[in-house]
Amino acid sequence: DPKLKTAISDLEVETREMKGSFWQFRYPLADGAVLADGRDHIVVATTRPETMLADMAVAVNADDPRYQSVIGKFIDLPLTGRRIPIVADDHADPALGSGAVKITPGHDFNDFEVGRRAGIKAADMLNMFDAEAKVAQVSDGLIPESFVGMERFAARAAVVEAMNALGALVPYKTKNKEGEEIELDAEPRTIQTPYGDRGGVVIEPWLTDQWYVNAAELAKAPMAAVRSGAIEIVPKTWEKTFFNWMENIQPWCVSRQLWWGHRIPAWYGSDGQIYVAETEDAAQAQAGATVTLARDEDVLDTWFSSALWPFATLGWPDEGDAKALPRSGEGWVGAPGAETAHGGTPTPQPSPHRGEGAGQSLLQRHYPNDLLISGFDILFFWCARMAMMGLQFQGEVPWKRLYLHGLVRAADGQKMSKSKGNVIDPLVLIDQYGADALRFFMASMESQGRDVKMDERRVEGYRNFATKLWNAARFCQSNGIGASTSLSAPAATSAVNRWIIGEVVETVAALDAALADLRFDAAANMIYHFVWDQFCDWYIELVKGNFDEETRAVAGWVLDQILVMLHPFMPFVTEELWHALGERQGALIVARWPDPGAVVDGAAKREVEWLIELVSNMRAAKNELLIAPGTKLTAWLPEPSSATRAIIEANGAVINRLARVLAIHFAPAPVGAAMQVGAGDANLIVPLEGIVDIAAEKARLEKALVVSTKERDSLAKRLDNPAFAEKAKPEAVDKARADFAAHAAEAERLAVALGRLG
RNA sequence: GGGCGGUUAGCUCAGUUGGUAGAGCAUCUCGUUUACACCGAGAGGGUCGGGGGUUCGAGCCCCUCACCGCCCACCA
Repeated sequence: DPKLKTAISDLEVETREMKGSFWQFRYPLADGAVLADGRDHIVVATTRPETMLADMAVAVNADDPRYQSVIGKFIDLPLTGRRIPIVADDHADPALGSGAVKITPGHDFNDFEVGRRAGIKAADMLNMFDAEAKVAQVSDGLIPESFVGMERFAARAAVVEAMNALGALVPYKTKNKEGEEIELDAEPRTIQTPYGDRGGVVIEPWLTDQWYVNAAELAKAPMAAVRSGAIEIVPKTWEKTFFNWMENIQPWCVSRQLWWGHRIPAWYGSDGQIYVAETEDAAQAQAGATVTLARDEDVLDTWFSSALWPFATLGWPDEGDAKALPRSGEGWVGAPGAETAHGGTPTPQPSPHRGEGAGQSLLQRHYPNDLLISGFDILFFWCARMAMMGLQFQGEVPWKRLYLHGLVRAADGQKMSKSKGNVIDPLVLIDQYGADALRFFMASMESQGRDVKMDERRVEGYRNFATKLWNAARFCQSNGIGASTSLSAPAATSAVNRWIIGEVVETVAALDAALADLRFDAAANMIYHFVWDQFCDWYIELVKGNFDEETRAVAGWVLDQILVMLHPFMPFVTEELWHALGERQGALIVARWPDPGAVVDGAAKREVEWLIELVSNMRAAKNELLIAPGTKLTAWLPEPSSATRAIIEANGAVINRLARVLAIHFAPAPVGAAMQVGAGDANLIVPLEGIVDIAAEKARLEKALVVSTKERDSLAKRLDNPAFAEKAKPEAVDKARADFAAHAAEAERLAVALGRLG
C-alpha cells in the first residue's frame, strides 16, 4: 500500500525550535450551512498555510456542540474552490484553537490518519509538492496556475497574501511596545520543526509510494524467544523497553532512495503489474516472456541489510561452504603439547562449537552466536531486526544473549551531538593516551548498561597502567625472564613462587566469573589490580636480586598469564610484549586462555601475607614517626610462635631488604624507648633510643588504640543484644564474634605497648 | 503526558541473596634501594540526595519528596 512515508523517524532527524507564525483562516461553509452560533464559516489555524492548497477536509470533534450542525456538510475552499467535507474525528480537540482542524492528508502525519479514517484512499490523497518542494499541480487540477512551480516558502507567503486579499485571513489582536492594541496577520511563536541535519533544511512530510514490511508478523517470534529465554537480554531492564516497542510495532518502511545498498527485488512490467522475485529471471518467468520488466530503483533500508548480518557473514545463502575461513585459532598451538588452541569467548564453559567443525559449514558451526554486544540506542534498529530475520530465515535466534552496553556521554553528562558541540573524538584520545588506554577505560567503566561519562583523567590512568606493565616486562627481561614454555604453572618450591602461582589461580577464576557475568568493569579491575598490586608491588619486589632458575620460570609464566588475561582489554601492548619476550608459535590473540592446573598453597599464602603485613606495618610506623624510610632498625620478638619463627628464619634477606630490619632477636627487648609493630600473631619491639621522641610513638599508639577500642565496643554492643544472637544468621554471629576477638586482642596489644612506654 | 535510569570521598565511578562502605584521579607527608616520577611508601577524606517505614541490623527492601539525565509520544 502506498502510505505516508515514515522516513522522518528513520533518518537522523532532529526537531528544532524555530521561529514561526501561526495564521488563522476563514473557510466558508457551502450550501448555506451555518454553525450553532449562526456563523457561515469555520476558522482553522495553521503554521503551514501553503498546505491549504491540498486540503481535503476539515475535522471537528463529534462532541463539540459548536460544530455538530455541520458534520457531513461541506466547505468551498478559497483559492482552489475545492469542495471538501467536514468530518468528525477525535483528532480535533475542542479545547485547542477553534476546535476545527484543516486536514492535508498528503503532507502531515496526523492528517494522513484522519484522512484514512474519513475514507480517503491513499491513492487519492493530494500531493502538492514535487521532489524539490516546489508546488506541483494536484490530481484534481484545482491549484491556481499562479502558484504552481513556486518554492514552498514563497508559496506560503503567496497563499497568505491571497487569503488576506480575499478577506479570509483572521487577524490577531495584540499589543505593540507602546501598549497600543494592534492587529497582526499572524501570531509569532516558537515551533518544533523537523529539521534535517544533513541537508540543513526543514523536512517536509511527503506522500510517496514505498515498500513496507509487515513488522507485526515478524515481531512475534522474537517476542516469544525473549519470553522463553531463548534470547536473554542483559541487563534485564531493557526487556520492558523491548516488549513495549515490539507490541506496538508499526509497518516497517524498507525502501530508500539512495544509490547504494541492496536493491529492492521488485520489477514493474509494461502491463503495470509488480513482480517480486529472487532474480530477474524468476520475475520474467512470472511475467511471461512478452512483458518488458524494469527493476525498482529503490534500495533496502540499511537496517534491513544489517539485520542479515548474523548469517549473511557465515556464508548464507550458500550454506554448504565449509571452508570459507579457518577455524578460530586453527593452526596454532599455544604451548608445546597443548591441544586445540581456543581463541574464543573466555567463559568457564567450553564453547559448544569446540571440537566440532569437520564437515560443518560456518553457518552450522557458528549460528546461533553466543553473544551480541550492542548499544541500547540500536536495540530496535538493529538487534530486534536481527532477531526477526534470524528467526524468519534460519528458524533460530541469531544469538543466545544480547548485552546492551551504555553510551559514552560528554564530560558534562549530556549526549554528544554535533549541534551541541560537545563531541569527543576518540582518535584524539588515542593519539594522546593510546588505543589500549581508551579501550581499557571503556571496559572498566562498563557496569551493565549504565552510561559512561567521559573522564579523560581515568584514560590517562590506564595509559600509566600500560606503561607500568611495559616497564615491569622490560625489567623481567633484563633479568633473564622470557616467554614461558608451559601452559600450566611450573613446579615451584619457594613460598613466594608458590604464592604468586596461587594468586594467578585466584585471579583467573575471578576474571572468568566476571566475564561470564558480563561484568566487564569487574574483569578489568581484577586484572589491573593483579598486575599492579600483586605482581609489580609485591612479587617483583620480593624476588628482586634472587632470579634463580625456578623464579625465572615462574615469573615468565606469570607474565604470560598476565598478557593473555589482559589481551582482551589492551590488545596492542600485550601483543607487542608477547613477541618481545621470546619466540612464539602464534599471535597472542589466538593464545590459549590460562589454565594453571595448580591450586592455592595455603601455607605459602600465609607466609607471604605475613611478610607483606610486616613490611607494610614497619613502613607505616616509620612514616608516622617521621623516621627516614631508609633507616635500618633492629627488632626484638621474645616469644615467637613456631610458625612465625620459621617464616622469619626463612626470609631474613627479604625482611632486611623490604622491612629494613637488620635482625629480629628472639629475646626480650632491652629496656628503653621503642615502637611496636605487629604482624599476625607477632608483636615486634623496635628500640628507638635516640631515633624518635617517645611522645610521638605514644600518640601513634593511642590513636590506634582508640580505633580498635571503638570497633571492639561496637561489636560488643551488637553481640550483647539478645535479639541479634537469636535472629541473625549464624554466619553473621560467628563473624561478629571473630571480629570482636580480633579487635579486642589488638586493643590489648596496644594497651600493653603503651604501658611499656610508661 | 508516558516510560526508564541516576543522586555513595573534592572529581569520575564500584558496592554481587540486607551484616556496618571501596577503586582510580585529586589532596597532604615522605622518598631516588637493580624496572617504572606516566614511579615508590604512607596518610587524611563519606551522617551513602532529604524525610518516613520494615528489620536484631538498611548504601542495598518499601513509601514519599527534591533535583539531574535519557527514551517515546504530542506540539492544527
